[in-house]
Amino acid sequence: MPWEKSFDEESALEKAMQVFWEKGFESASIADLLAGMGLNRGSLYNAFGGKQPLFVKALLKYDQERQTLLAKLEALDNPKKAIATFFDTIVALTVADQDHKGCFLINTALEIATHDEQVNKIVRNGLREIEAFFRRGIEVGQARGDMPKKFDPEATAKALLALIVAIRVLGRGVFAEAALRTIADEAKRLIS
Amino acid sequence: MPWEKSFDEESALEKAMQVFWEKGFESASIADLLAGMGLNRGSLYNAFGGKQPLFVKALLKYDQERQTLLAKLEALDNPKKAIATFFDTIVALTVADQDHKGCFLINTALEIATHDEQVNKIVRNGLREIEAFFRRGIEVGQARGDMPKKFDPEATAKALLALIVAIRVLGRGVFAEAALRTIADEAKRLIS
DNA sequence: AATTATGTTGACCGATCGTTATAAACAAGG
DNA sequence: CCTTGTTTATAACGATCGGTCAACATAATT
Repeated sequence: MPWEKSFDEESALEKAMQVFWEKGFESASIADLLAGMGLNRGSLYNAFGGKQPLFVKALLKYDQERQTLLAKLEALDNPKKAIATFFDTIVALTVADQDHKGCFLINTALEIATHDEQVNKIVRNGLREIEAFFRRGIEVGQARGDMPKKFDPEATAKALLALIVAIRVLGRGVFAEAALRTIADEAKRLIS
Repeated sequence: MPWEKSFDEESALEKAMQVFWEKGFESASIADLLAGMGLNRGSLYNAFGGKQPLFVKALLKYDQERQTLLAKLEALDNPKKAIATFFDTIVALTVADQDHKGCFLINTALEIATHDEQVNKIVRNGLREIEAFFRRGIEVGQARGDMPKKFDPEATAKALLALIVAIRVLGRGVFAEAALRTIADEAKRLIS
């Protein structure tokens, strides 16, 4: 094996993720990706195999970041605060996102997850892990007396996931900051 | 003016709506639309003006059906039951929808509403009217004593809209029937 | 220095995109 | 019958799509 690549594969993937995130799978053309990633056709196909494999890698990278965020929150060892912070973070991210890209996972769920089993699996797994994060938090919170035991962890976790999904969807041009905060507050009310 | 059209414009629009609903704006090709609507190129451009105008008409038609459903529920004059029935209906529709088309309005919100102001307006208005339906129901329900007055109509209406949106999104391949019903039950719990 | 293996480059492919144009078939009013 | 306005059917438009490929450049190996 003669030598190394001339471009940084990881940062190129990062750029590709941004393009797919902003435009979606269908609307992101190879030309868009090449421009965003700063490389030419051959290199893209050589390094990533094509549009679909590149998309999967980009989606996995995004999911990795999701995983990192959740792990960091869970390490707080204060479930109620961790869940509240998660909602605040999502609202802040959504509001700061000037071009209304929303959540890459959720966007993908609606665009092509229906038609591609591999992609569907990644999306479903990611959302299920968010739900599991909520459920574990509620169970621990209830056990420690931080949260009332009058509600069911399973059902409440699903409701919280639903609210997160909705914040991400409605944040894309339907609701403004105040309304998104209202939903987040309702989420906190659910576990109080 | 010699004579009438040879095809039923309304039923053709209905078919177009189905195609756009199932495939989305970008992925629905003119060929798909022609096949679905049962007419040829010239007629489509003559009668509807092109792909984008046709999409807007189809979206408006869908929104009309949304409007009709809400009006029918509101005519029940039993807000709590109307809201519960709305959630049950949405869950039933979502579960019965074998090809996971979801809600045309919400799908559109994520696909092109960001880039087209006219479409964005239709989507935003439709969702706002659902929220208003919830708010009016809660206000009337609280006034009549059907619902406790401990929660804020404005905030709760937004939360209910969020749950509806999430049911429609998660119903597209992420959650199965049981989980969707759980979310609907949480919605009912919000107004109990 | 020659060879070999890999990455880069940009032209090129057939297919499909949305749209327009053209010409024939057709049915009403004059 | 002839005009008029519409529907059909088909061809063709330029643009863009994702993907391929042969020529070239480069660096390690021989």
